[in-house]
Parts: sequence; C-alpha cells; structure tokens
Amino acid sequence: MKRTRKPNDVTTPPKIDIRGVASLARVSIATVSRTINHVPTVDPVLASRVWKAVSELNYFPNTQARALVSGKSRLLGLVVSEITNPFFPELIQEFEQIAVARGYEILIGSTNYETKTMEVCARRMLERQVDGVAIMTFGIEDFLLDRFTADNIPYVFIDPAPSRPLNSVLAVDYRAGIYEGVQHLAVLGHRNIGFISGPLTRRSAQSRKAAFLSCLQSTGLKANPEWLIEGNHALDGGRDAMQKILALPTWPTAIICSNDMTAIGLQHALFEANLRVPDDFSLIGFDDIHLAEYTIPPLTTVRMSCRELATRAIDNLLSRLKPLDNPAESATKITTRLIVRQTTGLPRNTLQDLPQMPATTPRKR
Amino acid sequence: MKRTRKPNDVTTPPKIDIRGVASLARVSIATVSRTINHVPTVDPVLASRVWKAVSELNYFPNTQARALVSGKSRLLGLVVSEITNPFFPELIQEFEQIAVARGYEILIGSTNYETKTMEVCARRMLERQVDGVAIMTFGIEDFLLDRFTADNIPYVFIDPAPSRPLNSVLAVDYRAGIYEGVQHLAVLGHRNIGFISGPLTRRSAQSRKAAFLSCLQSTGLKANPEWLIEGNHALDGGRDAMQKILALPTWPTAIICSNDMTAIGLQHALFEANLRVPDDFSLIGFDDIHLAEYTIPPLTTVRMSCRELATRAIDNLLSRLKPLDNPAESATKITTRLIVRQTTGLPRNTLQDLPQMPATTPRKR
DNA sequence: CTGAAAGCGCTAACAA
DNA sequence: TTGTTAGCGCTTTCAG
Repeated sequence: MKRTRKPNDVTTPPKIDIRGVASLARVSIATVSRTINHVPTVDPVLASRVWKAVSELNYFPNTQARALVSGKSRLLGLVVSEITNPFFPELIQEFEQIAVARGYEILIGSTNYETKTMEVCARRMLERQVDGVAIMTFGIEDFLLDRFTADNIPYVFIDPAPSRPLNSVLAVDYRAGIYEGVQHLAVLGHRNIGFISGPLTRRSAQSRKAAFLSCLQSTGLKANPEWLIEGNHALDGGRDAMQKILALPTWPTAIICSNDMTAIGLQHALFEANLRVPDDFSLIGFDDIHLAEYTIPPLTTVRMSCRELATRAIDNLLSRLKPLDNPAESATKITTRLIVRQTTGLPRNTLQDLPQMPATTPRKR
Repeated sequence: MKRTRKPNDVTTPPKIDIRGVASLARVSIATVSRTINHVPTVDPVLASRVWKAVSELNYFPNTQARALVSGKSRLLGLVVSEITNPFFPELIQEFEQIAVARGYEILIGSTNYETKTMEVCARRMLERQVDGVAIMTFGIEDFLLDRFTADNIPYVFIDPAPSRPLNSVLAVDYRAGIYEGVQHLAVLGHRNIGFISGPLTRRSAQSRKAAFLSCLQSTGLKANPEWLIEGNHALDGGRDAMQKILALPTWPTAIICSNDMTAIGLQHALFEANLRVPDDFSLIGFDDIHLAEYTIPPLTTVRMSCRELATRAIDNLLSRLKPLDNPAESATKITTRLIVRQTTGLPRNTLQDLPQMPATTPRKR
C-alpha cells in the first residue's frame, strides 16, 4: 500500500494540518498560509473564516515543515561557558524571555571552557541550523567562528577579537567598573591589591585581567605578580587561589576577582582560615549575580547587566536576520559599575588600636 | 521563473544535500539515506563510497527535513521551575550531557512558578513537537499534562500525582533525607524545629512539608504552626521567612528549609540580625547544590542527586520512545540523604557556661 | 541489495 | 485577491 493519508483509521485522531483548516474554512491552503502569516492582502471575510477554523481545530503550523521550506529554523543558539555559574542562568533567563517573545526558541550549549565541548556545541548549532548564535562564553576558538561565517549564520559574541566584523561583537567596558573598584579600594587606603583571573586561555579572562592591571597603573599602584593568580571562574578555583595567596610570605590587603563565584570561593577559604572579610581582606567580585547580595558578608562587586547583554545580543542577531528594520546597530559599549556592599573596608592593621569602625565592619555587628 | 536549483550561480556555494552526496558516490539518494542511517543491508562497497563522499563534502543531514518526514524532532523538552535557582542548572547540565550523547537536543522552559508561564512553556513544547518532555518543575497544572497525553507525547515528572500513569512519575523519597535531618537535630538536642516551605500552591512543596511534619511526629516532636512558614524557594523568600520568625515571641532552635536557596536566605537574615549559625540557630537545607559547600558556614543539607534525576528522566522518556529495548522501568524511588556540614550544632543556651566546643563551632575558629 | 518515486506540511511562484 | 502547484531535503515503500 502506498503511503497515503490513512483512509478510515479509527484509532488515530484525524491529523490537524493546513489542509484540514482549509477545507473547514472552505478556502485553499494558500489562503490559510497567507492568513496565519499575516499577509495583508487576504480578504477579511476569508481570513475570519480561517481564524475560526484554526481555533476550532486548535491548529498550529508544523514547525518542521515551515523550517524546511523557509530555510529558517527560528532557533537561536546560546553558547555559555558554564551553566552552573549563576551568572549564565540569569543571562539565559533574559535571553529566553526576549527570544520567546519574538517567536524564537533557544538552543543552549555549555562549553565548560573545553575546546572539545565547544566544538560539539558549534556542531550542534550548525546541525540544527540555528538562525543566529550568541556566544556568551568568555573566549572561543577562532576556527569555530569561521564555521558560522562559512554557513552564513550571524553570530555575536563578547569582546573584541582582532579581525572580526564589528557588528558581531558586543563590547563590554570592563575597565569602567574595575576602575571604580580599584579607586574605591585606593580611597580606603589599600595599596596592595591582588587579582584572581579566570582561565587565561580565554581571551575575555585576559581582558579583565588587563583592565585590572591598567587600572592599577592609572591609580598609581604597582602590581605584584605573586598576587596575580589564575582561577577558573568557579568556586573551587577561588578557594584554591586564596589558599595560594595565604601561603605567600606577604599578603595583599585587598583582592579583586574576575567573577563573583571566584570571590565566593575566596570568602570560603578565608572563613576556613579563620580570617575575616573585610577586616583582614577586602574583596571585590565581578558580575553582580543575585547571590552577591546574600553572601556573608554581602559582596562588593562590579555589576554587568545581563539584561542589557541579552537584549543587545538578540537585537544584534535579529537585526541582521531581516536587515529591513533596525538600521544602525548601537556601537556603544556595555557599561559596568561598582556596587559597594560589605566586603570592602579599611586595610587590616589600619587603626588597629581604635574601636571597630562602622564603615569597616558588617553593619549591626 | 520557477523555483529550481540555481543553474549557474557563482556567488552561492553549491548546497550540500543528499543528492550531492549521492552523485559524488555514484549511488541513489536512497542508498545514501540507508547508509547514514546504518541500515545493515547496504553493500559495503557502496557504503564506503558514500562515507567517503560524506566526509569529502562535509555533509550532514538536514534536521528539519528529517524531522518532517519522520515525525520525530529529536528534541526533548525540559521544564524547570526557575532557571536562576542553582539546583536547576545543575540538573540541566546533566540532562544536556545525556541528551546530546543520545542525539537529542533539549528545549528548556522556565516557569517561574507562574501558571501563565507554564502554559506558554507547554505550548512551546507542543509547537516544536518535542519527542518527550521532562517536567522538573515542582508542581504543574493537570490540564497541561493532559495536553501532552492528547498529543501522545511521553512526559515524566517529579512526584506522585493522583491518576497519572506510573511510568510518568519519578518518585523521590523526600522522607528519607528529611528524617535523617530531623534525627540529626534531635540527637543534638533540638526540640523546637521550624520549617520553611516552598510555594505551597506547588504540590511538591507540599510533599516536602508533609514529609517534614511526618518525620517530626515519628521522632516524637511537636510542630509549632508559627514556625511553619511559606517561602518561595528563592533567596528573598528565605530572608523574609527568617525575619518573620525573628519577629515571633518564641523562636525555634533549628530550622529546616525546603531548598538550599531558602537556607542561604535565612543565613543572610541571621547575619543581618547579628545572630550566628549554628550557635544561635541550626539550619538544614535541601538539594545540596554545589554552593552549599561554600556558604559561611558551609550548609548542612539533604542531598538529592540531580544526576540520578536526570538519568532516570531521560531513560524513562527514551524507553517509551522506542519500547524495544529497556523493557522494565525501575520503579524504585530516588533517595535523599543528609550531608552534615557546619550549620548544625547544639541548641543555643546549651552548655552556655562551657568553653566553645569543637562540635558546635566552625572548625579552626 | 538498489533505485525510482511518493509524500511529510508548508511556503511562494505563478496563473487566473 | 485566490487557487494550483512545485518543490524544501529527507525517509520509506515498492518494484526490480
């Protein structure tokens, strides 16, 4: 028997497709297609018959068929470094919200900073034919980007890379927030500031570190290479980094971290070492994840708005998908700024003979 | 002009499709299809020609077309409560890993505990024709489940609901871990234990609360309704709940939370109130997210393995997709167990005249 | 074991 | 403005 629409199958409910709608509305399938795609030239009478049939049958178009014929999957890739780092879920949440509102679904890939996994992610995106991809992992191999270029898939990613079209990078002004952080520490009297970076194989981890170094210099402070430790942007990396610092003969009085998770790792290591924040060490994080407000004590950190990041990324992608509307892409950088909470205070041993000062200790304590 | 393969288009690279592979391998497209689908009856000689052509052209099959003709999207839905609650990213990570290894992609939906958003998620899953959906949100409306049933989409979700097929529920033994927690507190001398639940509109939040109540009773302890507070499974809900308790005339000496985020919220509220954990209050969380090891002090909590949850969910779904293999589904419950860290100790005012005891205070302090 | 051909559900060209 | 129809790239009969 040929493969044809089952003639009188009692078990299966009748398949609801565009033909069903067409016949119920007594129009052609083309008219149904036009109606549901909001082509303006459809006769209102026919259109209303179509809509009626649509809702009566509870019809919705088959995504696969649409994708096949149109060549558009209405899928947006979102590649992140590590989904278990709370910054990314916050980003994903914003991203999902915007994408869904615009009729897209998102395909998430988590690279875990591994080149191998990154390749798999890129491959998955390619195979599913995403219409665009936002690479929010901090650092990506160039050859993967080339694959997207070759397939003509718009991508957008964080941070300037040499030789990439400007419309594909979301520049973040790391320096602004980090500078505020360094200034804040300097004003409090800190002269010895350490920095825990992310994995330095990643370009963006390097950017943040470079920003820190440059800010130190602008502030007239010297960097001590011993206090520049490579972390992994995760809790354990932060803990380990702090332990390394504690093993050093001389300690900094303040430490800036490349992200909040690292800072939380440091807080933990200091707790274990029976050292106090900010009395013994001042700490500054980066990202301002929700949790930062809830650490003990609450974390002073540099905020990078993930809503802004998500909005800009999607706008960028979508504007390149249908170049009709949004003509010019705003080329302004995404700003960062310091949020002062309670992990920063005077350097230890300052005023050690005075009673505790409110500014330097957790409130109410 | 009819829509046909562009005859001599210099700009566009030639589309690589099954026909291209077929002609390069000098076989029919049917043979290509069979080869890449590992149909065993293909002549090895032809097969090797096909594979050669495939790798030469860097060909991979068009997912949309495959999905259209086969009716299988190779997409698995994953609905979670709140992606910003770190438990879920950990779950998602496991889920993604397994799904990708088996050739599936996952479509994530975050409901934020809102019925409206939940509906949107269900709709998205339906529209994208997921082959199956894991509903890991704690609590879902019944009518949404019915939609999946109607469309013949296998789903699996957490917790027993009345009148749902057994193969669709992943039963979690909340009681085991919570009982351990209550026992642990009782042994330390706690008699007055509070409980901060999740949003009680959600069935699973109710299960956990019920488990707590039943464990209290088995232990011979009485519940004080004033100490049963409804939270929201998030940081702020935990903080608010603790503040409510602190406003009460009498306080419990220990509090169990429905999840770790809530417990972290409590820790924060206690910090703000200048109260200490575990000296003033013992705290127990639930989930054992990575972060639990890093809170200050590290959180005693009930572990629920999200790897196990993810594995079981996917296995369940996949086994129902092709009922050939995995015949019997293991109906055993997913277990939970207590991980003792440093937020539990003797009740306050016990031994108050003695010097600090190691068991009751953070180590090294 | 192989190939020709019929669709999967839809969009878009084209004719009316 | 509407309907007819040719594919989108693939899987799967069915005839050889």
